Amino acid sequence: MNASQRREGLIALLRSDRNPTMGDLALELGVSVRTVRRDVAALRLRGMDIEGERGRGGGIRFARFAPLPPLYLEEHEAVGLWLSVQLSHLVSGIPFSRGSQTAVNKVLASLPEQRRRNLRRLAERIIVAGTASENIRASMGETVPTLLSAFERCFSEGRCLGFDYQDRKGARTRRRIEPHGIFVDVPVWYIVALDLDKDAIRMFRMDRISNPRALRQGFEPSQEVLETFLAETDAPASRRLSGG
Amino acid sequence: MNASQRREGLIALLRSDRNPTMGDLALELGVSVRTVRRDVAALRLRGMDIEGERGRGGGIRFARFAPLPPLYLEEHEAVGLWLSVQLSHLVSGIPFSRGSQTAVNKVLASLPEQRRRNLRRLAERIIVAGTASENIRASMGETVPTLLSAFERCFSEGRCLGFDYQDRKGARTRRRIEPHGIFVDVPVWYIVALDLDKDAIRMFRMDRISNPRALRQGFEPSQEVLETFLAETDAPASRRLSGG
DNA sequence: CATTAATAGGTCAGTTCTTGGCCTATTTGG
DNA sequence: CCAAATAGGCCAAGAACTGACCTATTAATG
Repeated sequence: MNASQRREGLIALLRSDRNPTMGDLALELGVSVRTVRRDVAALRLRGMDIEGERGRGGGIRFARFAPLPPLYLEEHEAVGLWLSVQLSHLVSGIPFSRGSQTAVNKVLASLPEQRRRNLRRLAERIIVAGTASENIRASMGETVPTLLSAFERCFSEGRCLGFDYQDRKGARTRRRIEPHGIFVDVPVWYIVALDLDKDAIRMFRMDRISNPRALRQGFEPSQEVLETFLAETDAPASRRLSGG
Repeated sequence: MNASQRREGLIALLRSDRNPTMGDLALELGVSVRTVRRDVAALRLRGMDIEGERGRGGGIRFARFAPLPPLYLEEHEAVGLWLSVQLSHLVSGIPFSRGSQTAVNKVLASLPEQRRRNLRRLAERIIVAGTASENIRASMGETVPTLLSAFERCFSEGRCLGFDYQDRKGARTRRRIEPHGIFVDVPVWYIVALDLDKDAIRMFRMDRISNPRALRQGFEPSQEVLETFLAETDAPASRRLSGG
């Protein structure tokens, strides 16, 4: 029996037995007390709330009544968490950053199947490209405060988005788009979209958008639009859900 | 990371990713393909229904319903998650970033009481200051790969840390410190510490550290050291762990 | 139909990790 | 004060893991 099997057995024993001593468990599991002690320490490190009572008559047990609130994340929260971790990984070499990747994987894995599927579909439409050049940084303007909520809603619910757009030359035009993807080049981001009027795939920089509004019209989010766009623009390496 | 931790990570990945290849998983987990193969074999032995598809375009996946795993985050994972969200908030106005804050609060709230307390104590010792100037960015060097794991361990377990340090003028000295705090100025970070030999509070930049090693000697992590340091240096506004 | 990309798994040497024994410190009940 | 229990440091011997290299097999692609 290897360590991980034995630890599963230990958990089972802790569930059934009321208040065993380390000695009891050692006998039961056929290993030394020192090893049981180490196993318990390992389970505690893994986050299990096992309490020990010292002194004569003592023992260990799962902490009484720890009715943990079930983890319910809304879609935008789960996506936000995932995106935060991806973004922070652009800055490598910060303490605990490796842990954040495994953590977000665990969190996402602990969500119910249906939600996980939706999430994957959403995340596949988000490309974290890298960090913007000084030029772009310097030229970056403010984001209209109403854009975020309108865009988040349209992007995840599959609704078309309307806004006024100011292009590089300063010309303003009114647009109606299907927002299929997000392209992030920290701290700038772009909407990769099908322009309904021009019937062509276009990229819209967030700080050039004004008067955003969710439209009635829905659309079928498609990764294809994003793929096509990426293929055309010869984009750099990207981060996908649990993909590095 | 040991084998059982890695296998947990593997399960999480298999639940999140659609149909990864052994190669994908190996990259993600930082081990060889052969080891992933062995891990998958071990999980199958443990009764998990993981099916593999051979040939080009193949991969592996859970065959049917894999039971919902309980969410167990290790300390470094929880801290990493929290820190990632704090860091990503330095870049405001990215879609879904507001959701990430409430998400991380929910996740932390779902951890057992004991762990939440530890976590809060750890997070209180981390200061996310802001973004470094171009000057600092340009002068930034590489981080020694072994520093992260040694430092993470010493920082969270309350162990002293030893290393060689090269100061601004290029002089190299050997140091022994109590790492009380982390000061992050993206993408640079500093250890705020008590220098044991000089008996004074000092800040050490991560890219000037070499030959890090965990020392036997322990210490009592104290927020006071960090506070003192911050008061002395007139540091900018900081982010702390909220709500948890 | 050859090539390529994938799963699957055998073998072996080197290394790392686990284990048990022994130890100290601390807490608790009698 | 003593006995029993948790808690955990340290160390040597041994077990298990890991990566490299290998073969076999399967499936898609051109």
